[in-house]
Amino acid sequence: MDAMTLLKCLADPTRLRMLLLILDEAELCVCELVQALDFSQPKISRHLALMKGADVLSDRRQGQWIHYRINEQLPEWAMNIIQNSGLGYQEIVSLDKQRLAKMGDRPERVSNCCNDDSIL
Amino acid sequence: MDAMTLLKCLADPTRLRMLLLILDEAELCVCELVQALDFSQPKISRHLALMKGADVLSDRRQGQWIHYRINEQLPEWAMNIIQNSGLGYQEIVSLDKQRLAKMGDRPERVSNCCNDDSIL
DNA sequence: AACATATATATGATTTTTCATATATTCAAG
DNA sequence: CTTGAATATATGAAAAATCATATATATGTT
Repeated sequence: MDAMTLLKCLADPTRLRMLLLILDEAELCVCELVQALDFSQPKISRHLALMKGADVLSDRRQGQWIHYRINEQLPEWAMNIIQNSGLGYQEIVSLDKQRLAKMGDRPERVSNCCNDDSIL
Repeated sequence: MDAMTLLKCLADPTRLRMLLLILDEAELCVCELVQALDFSQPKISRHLALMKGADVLSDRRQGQWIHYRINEQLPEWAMNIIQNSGLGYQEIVSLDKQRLAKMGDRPERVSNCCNDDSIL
């Protein structure tokens, strides 16, 4: 990944908002982002695809949901750019989080490895 | 200045190149950038105007030349983003510097305050 | 006049968005 | 166990918006 690729991801208000919210929440699925940002599902989906294609995000499927997170292998310079870009947007992130909090029936999150939802 | 404004400046290869070269050289005028990057004068000029409008660059006139530099008052987060963005482009900057070095008759640079060019 | 730089306009290219539809998963009913 | 409905996500195609560049011209300095 080179800086230009990351910069192009960040230089769009929708994508920056999505990325900062995902960073804050560790992991979000498409429908949660749709709710939090109040944008159409295809719009969210396309921006996610773009950032995944740029290796800025990774995803994992859990049942019907697909959860996106920051690619754990981003180089340090990339994380630095993302974090410095986010410094001025705490207010916006917190509004998005409020809207997300209002969402009923958020998908139950089950960690990949240890199957927390086993009944025993 | 907010991060989105800076990111939009950086997320274009021509502008990033210009900015990194200016950062490296401290100050450059339009004709030097034209020579170093080998682009048309209006193209360079337009990108400079955009970055100046975004407060990423400042300029000063000295005779017929107008010298551009990084705005000295950029906040720290902005300098961090610029520096981290530049890490992967040393090679490109050095090629631009080579082309710049070939330029004959570079404008004499006179500091703003002390009038070095006085004859006495 | 000549030189350095800026700006206006038009145009081509790229990006973003929308709409409609497709794919995948879950769950309930038969 | 299959069928069909509901939900989540992705994508093809087209429309809309934005951006970058070129050409021509203007401004300002020496």
